[in-house]
Amino acid sequence: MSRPLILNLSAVILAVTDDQPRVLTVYRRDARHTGATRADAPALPSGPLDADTDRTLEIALRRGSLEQTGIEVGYVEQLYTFADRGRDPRERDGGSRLVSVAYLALVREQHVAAGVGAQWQNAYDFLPWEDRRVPGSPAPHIAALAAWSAAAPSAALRRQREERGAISFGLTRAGWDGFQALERYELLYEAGLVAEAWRERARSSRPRGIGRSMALDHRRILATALARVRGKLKYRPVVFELLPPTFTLLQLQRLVEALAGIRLHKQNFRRLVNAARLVEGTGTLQSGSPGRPAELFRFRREVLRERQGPGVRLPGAAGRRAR
Amino acid sequence: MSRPLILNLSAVILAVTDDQPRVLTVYRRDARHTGATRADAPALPSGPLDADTDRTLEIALRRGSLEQTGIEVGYVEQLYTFADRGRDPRERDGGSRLVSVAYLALVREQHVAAGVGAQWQNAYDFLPWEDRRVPGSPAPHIAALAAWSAAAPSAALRRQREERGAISFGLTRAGWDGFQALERYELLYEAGLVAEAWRERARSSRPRGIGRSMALDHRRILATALARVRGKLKYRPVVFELLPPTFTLLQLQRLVEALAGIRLHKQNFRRLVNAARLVEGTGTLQSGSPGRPAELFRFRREVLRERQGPGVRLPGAAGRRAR
DNA sequence: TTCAATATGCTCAAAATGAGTATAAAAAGC
DNA sequence: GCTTTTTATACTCATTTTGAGCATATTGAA
Repeated sequence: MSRPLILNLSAVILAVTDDQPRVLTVYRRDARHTGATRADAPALPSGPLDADTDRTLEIALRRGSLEQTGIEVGYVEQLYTFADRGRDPRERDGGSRLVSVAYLALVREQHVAAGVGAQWQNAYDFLPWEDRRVPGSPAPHIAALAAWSAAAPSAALRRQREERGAISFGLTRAGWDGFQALERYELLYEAGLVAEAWRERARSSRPRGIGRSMALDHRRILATALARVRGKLKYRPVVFELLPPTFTLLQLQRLVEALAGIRLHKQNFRRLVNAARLVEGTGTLQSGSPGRPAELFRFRREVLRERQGPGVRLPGAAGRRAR
Repeated sequence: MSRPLILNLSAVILAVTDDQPRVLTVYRRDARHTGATRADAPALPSGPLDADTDRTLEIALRRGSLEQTGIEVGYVEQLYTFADRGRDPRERDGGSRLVSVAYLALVREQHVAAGVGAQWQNAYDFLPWEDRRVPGSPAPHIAALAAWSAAAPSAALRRQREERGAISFGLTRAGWDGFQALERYELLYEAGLVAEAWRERARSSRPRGIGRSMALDHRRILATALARVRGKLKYRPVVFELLPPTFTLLQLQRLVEALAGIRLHKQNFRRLVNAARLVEGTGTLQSGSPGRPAELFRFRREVLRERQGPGVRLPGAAGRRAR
């Protein structure tokens, strides 16, 4: 164990604004000095564990997030620990091995304190293939993936690539599964269709790549976070961490749609949410919007006593065929 | 960042034998020297990351598991990273901070190579309250938890403790949720009902504690692993990692019951498993057992193309009321 | 031959789901 | 003031899935 370790905490801080999932990013202060990453690739806020003062990782994460972005995160959950060799290009120069414990944090929409250098970005700018809310969208990555499969050196490998592509991108009878966001990113990475895959290879032949890049392997971490929220949505009432205390059912639906990346059947959505007794009406109506005013609802905390894995079901989402 | 870090990999290696989930344990070689833990508390196999040679954490884990137990693990999945201060009593003497990345591994029943010092233990010896397959079992921990709630210093806190206890131990209308294994362990820990909670406190007043102890916080890690398998069971075909290539439906059911810790309705279980097209008959029958011989089945890998989140549903498990 | 034990097929009511249709209540356009 | 547009909300209905149980089939052992 000669080579030293550095333990980092990285945060995927999510909010949803204007029906778009947003992720809070910073620009790495050290990018210029190393020249290893493009100077303008957005990064997730990350900070070291202070082994002397931070009693838990979560405390270190909250401290780091506040320091770097000025935001006090509420709901927080550990995601995954990333430690593959070569995550940080600086490692190769005999530097220390970088281990990052990634966390997912959910916050209500708010403005970042000016001057801190943190910015909200649309999460789907980085993972555009994950947003399937617009039905007519073309799918260039599907064609590119098919080409990659076809270029496989052996027939067996070709078959395997096709299989993986078909399953993770929902081209089979099983349909699209929002939960598989990480598998999709990793497949695109292997296929050389995201720019990060070309960092280690020849610069000249570098293709454009699908979606915006992030620093290091932060896009992979973002994909992990997206998969986690989407999964958790279904059996834990986490959406309410992203909403104000009262909200309309349409607001709730749009929020779920933004995270899940799909459209839902409106009437059935409200039926499910009501039947699960997840929310209760406040009696007051929302005004100022076009159309019939909607009732404001609030989260029913008691649902935790009453239901097994209370979460938001996705009516109309199952078995949806690929376009 | 003066204090050095040690990064450990810990493995929860699970198998199921004779309808009992088993976990592979070792006896810590260093326990005698420090005197900090009871010399005979079983521990999870753990080993350091070799930052020079281990390309990934998973590789380090496979290497460490093989070295310490002689077992080559198959299915492997990262669980959680534990890094709270004070996990290892030796930390207090100015030692280094211990960070453990825990993995879950599933293996088919097999015998440990003799002499390596590893042993299979019944997982429910450590977490006896998690096994609800026997209907008539008394529940001493429920009474003890109630006493702890009653002893709360304030009324608000008492209410809160009662609420937590009721929800995690399935005393509410929501019923028992196998997935909440970690919450239950943590509640018992806070209530001082597991022996580990008394390590830091006065030795004299130490109560017996429910269930067998493990070294350090390994029981918490085990609870995390149990919760994870139980959750994953439902949407990924992980059970088949624990079964031989062909098996009877009853074998499959007993295995699921062992992991889930509950009994299932037999006819409905086979209906679900069949309807989900998770398995296919081989045509051959099992012989030698009492009763009508059962057909042998095999896992249908193609199910991954056909179904969203293919896993084993738990018929008859929902809303089961507390005894 | 009978019994105990297991496997497997089948029924039936209740609940949940998918895909709508229908109606209500507001603001905006004219 | 009336119509149009827009959103909210109620209700329907066929289909599927679930919970619970009964009935029958096949084996080895008493």
